[in-house]
Amino acid sequence: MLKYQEISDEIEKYIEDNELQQGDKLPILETLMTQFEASKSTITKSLDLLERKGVVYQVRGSGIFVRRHKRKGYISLFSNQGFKKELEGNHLTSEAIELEVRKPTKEAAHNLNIDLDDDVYYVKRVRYINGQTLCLEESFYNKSIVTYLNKEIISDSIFNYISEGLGLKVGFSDLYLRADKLKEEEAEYLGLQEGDPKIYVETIFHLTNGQPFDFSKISYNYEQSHFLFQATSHFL
Amino acid sequence: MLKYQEISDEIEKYIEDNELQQGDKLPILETLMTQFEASKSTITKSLDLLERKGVVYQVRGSGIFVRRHKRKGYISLFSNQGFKKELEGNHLTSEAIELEVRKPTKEAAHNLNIDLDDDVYYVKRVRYINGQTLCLEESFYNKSIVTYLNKEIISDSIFNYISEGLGLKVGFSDLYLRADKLKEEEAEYLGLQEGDPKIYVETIFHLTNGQPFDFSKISYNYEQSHFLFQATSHFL
DNA sequence: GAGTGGTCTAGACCACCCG
DNA sequence: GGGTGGTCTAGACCACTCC
Repeated sequence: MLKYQEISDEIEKYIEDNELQQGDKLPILETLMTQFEASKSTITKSLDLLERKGVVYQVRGSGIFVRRHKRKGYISLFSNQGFKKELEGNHLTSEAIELEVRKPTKEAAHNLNIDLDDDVYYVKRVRYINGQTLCLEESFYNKSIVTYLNKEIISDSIFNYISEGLGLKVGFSDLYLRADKLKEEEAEYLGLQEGDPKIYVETIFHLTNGQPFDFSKISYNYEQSHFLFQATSHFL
Repeated sequence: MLKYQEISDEIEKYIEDNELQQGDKLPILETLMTQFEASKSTITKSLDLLERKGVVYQVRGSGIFVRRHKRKGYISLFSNQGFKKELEGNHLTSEAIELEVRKPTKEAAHNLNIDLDDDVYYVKRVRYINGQTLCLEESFYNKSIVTYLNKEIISDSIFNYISEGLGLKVGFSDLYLRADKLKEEEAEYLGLQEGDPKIYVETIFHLTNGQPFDFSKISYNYEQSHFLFQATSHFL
């Protein structure tokens, strides 16, 4: 475990455990340096991490403060994988509808950067949150990277399996989001009416070496899908 | 201008100018160090910035590579302000519908962290992209921070005025996003039908010192609003 | 002006990729 | 094993805030 990671985690845990609120002041840099026996740069790196996670904000000449958003029940779209632990008390399950090896569509081949006669795993599933339909998901996995999948795996967390089971390292993803109307088939799976709104997301996941391995098309149930984004201007 | 900022900008410009594509390799760290006469840490910081902006990805033991997303016409929701220059050739205008000083709603007061008898600027406007309606926006500005607004300012870029004109420093924002159905009045402003989908976003903007100064409620035209998010797993 | 965070450097050492 | 990024340190100096 990296030192700055550990420190970052500890500080976050400290905030959680003591239920600190927005605006509460954390110890100053120097204190943290001695407390964690780390150099200034390392502490700074830990704090930058927390700042990007939306946990703290730093004010030059003043101090380090706790940042809290005010709403519960919102899903943070970013994370190592698709979702975040922020789902706290929420129960996430999946129902597999389809799973097979096939040739990619033109669209999938283009997004995965493979040929039309390469193999992909095609996965279709409905995901539930606390028993409610959350989304309908169609995914294409580059089979030369994700070499094996079965029903059991895709009913659980695919990304867990990919990193733990296959030892692959997920690097970055491009996520395209818009709203649209539900088609009849989608509405049926989600338990909504045709023409109802949906949030429609396409995502391309890449390994750390830049290779795309997963192209997914997801239609979200608009009643269940509340997303949170926390931005910090000087990181952009 | 900070050194790491400058270097970051120059590298980005270099990529643009030479139309480098996804996977193209950049010079190695040592080359960049001598070329920009900077230390390793500074170059690293520049590259981290670019990585978070989705411009490059770094592979340990291998090199630094260009990252490109494949789609045009998507808006990056993050930036110093509401939008990004990524709007490249796109023309963004605003039509002011309402502008007045008033008392905040309970909701606005809560989100801005002020009292019900404090003053806010209430701004309502429709924003257009290339002549099409993009969104309907209602904003509440804490008047003790944003001390003055007029029709001219709000027809242009409010955030530009806030940072340049008022000298305020925007720090971070919380953004809540979901889909819903358009109400009659909203549909009218956007030129759509009642019941059509919308992307509905509420945002709270804070100064660098953590003070919230803007609470906005925005309904996006689903036909025009395509959002792009670029995530990098190890920054979360 | 004291307190506090941010930038930048030089250099040591570690970890991963690839031929 | 050579090439290349990533982590970490100690310390100098700068910039902002707040009393």
